[in-house]
Amino acid sequence: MTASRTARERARTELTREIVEAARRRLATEGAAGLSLRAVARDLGMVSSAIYRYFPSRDELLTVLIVDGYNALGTAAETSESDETDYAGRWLALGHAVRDWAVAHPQEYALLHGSPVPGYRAPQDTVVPAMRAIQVYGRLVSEAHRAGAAGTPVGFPDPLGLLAADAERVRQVMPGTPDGLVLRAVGVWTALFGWIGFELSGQFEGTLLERRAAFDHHLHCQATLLGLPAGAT
Amino acid sequence: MTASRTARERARTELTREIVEAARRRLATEGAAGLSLRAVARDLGMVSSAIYRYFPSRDELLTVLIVDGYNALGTAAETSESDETDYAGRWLALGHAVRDWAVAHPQEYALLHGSPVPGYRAPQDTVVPAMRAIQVYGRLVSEAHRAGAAGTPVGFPDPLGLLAADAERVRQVMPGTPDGLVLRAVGVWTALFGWIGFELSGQFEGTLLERRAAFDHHLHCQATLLGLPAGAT
DNA sequence: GCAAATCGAGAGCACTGCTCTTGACTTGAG
DNA sequence: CTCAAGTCAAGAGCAGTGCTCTCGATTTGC
Repeated sequence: MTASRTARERARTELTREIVEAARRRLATEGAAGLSLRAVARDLGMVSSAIYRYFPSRDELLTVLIVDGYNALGTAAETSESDETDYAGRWLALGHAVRDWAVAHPQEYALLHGSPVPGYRAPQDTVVPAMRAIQVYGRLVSEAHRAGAAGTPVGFPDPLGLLAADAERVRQVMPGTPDGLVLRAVGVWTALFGWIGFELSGQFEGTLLERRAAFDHHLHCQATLLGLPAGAT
Repeated sequence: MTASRTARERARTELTREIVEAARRRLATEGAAGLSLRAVARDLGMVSSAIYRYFPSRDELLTVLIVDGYNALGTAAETSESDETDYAGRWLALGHAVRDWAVAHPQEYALLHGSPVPGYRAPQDTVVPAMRAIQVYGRLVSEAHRAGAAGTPVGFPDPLGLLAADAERVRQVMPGTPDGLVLRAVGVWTALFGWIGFELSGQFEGTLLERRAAFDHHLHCQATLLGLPAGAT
């Protein structure tokens, strides 16, 4: 019951939310490195020390932004799914959903998949939201395999037994899939983010101009590694 | 002739080099965000304002580190090549060389392929060194295609004519290759860096433990997209 | 009604990038 | 050799940062 809360409690949750929103606005324009607590405080008309009543440190505020980012990306991934049985289509939709969100929120995306800071250790709060996107992917791969739509193309190297334990751990997000598919799926997943990283860091500037079409082709090519039928593009 | 230079000139080039080396040491431990001009000056026993006699700003010093990083990565890529005609082997060697360098110099790698800072625009000095690694790759793809070793596997989507102009631009680094191979090669290149990014940002922590073997398998799988023969792994 | 908890404001500390001035030194031309 | 011009390190100083502490004012719950 929000009505039973005291005025002070309501004001606190409200101001906490406002701080996060102001921080997110600053993050979008200045980037993570330029996000200043004092600037956020100025935007809200308060003094910098007042922020510390709500967040114990700048890192904690950044962590909240990271969790929000993972959740936003996870929601985008979860709502991307199209026709249940069109596994190639689901892969394309998922890939485009991730890229669309990244292009729309480059600084937040950089916060999630950017350069790691030596001292920074990801708090426990971030791991669950961080899993949402890859779980959508794992479900897709798992279901495609169960439906026989993710056939193993010939000419693929079988992973060494050395990787069996690693594959077993990854299989938690894509149950029932064989080692080869599991490991290929990990590689395809990194290929998705590798492309987005190139695009966001401007490495395609002046070279690849038809970004969406080129990315779509990239998704089609990577889909063949999963054995998903590659449509025309 | 270095002997003809005055003592002041020799001292200047020497101290410039020492500043860069001290900055690189700090970069390795503190990361790019924590690289402080004053700390570098303290390491060298000088006062912070003296640094500005050698580098007009912190960004300029970072740019020198970036150029050095691209050159080191480029050298690693160029010296990786093995048997001329074993194109799959050359691809594996190139991939491992890039990853080995990245793992050995994570902070420098993050400087090259990390989160872009909103305001920062890559100076012209960086573009030529930045091309060295991908030119090794382009030469490999081009020669493999010319030798008939990079056959186009069936079941691949042909890129739309929309991407012809983009492919033409990329073809500058891999002459003589058809549009489909060019675009697939770009995707494979990003897949290489995508994997490294995952590994360096700790996303494989506790999951993929056999890093080198898993990466090797990733390289084998991506090689099939280029039509290179996939050996056993 | 009142003690306790909570809050915003402000001063202050140590740090940062960067600028400016000052005095000592080196250089190259006369 | 002389000496003006150029170059240098050092220090003070400015504006900004994250963060801590204190001090009143307000709100809470007993």
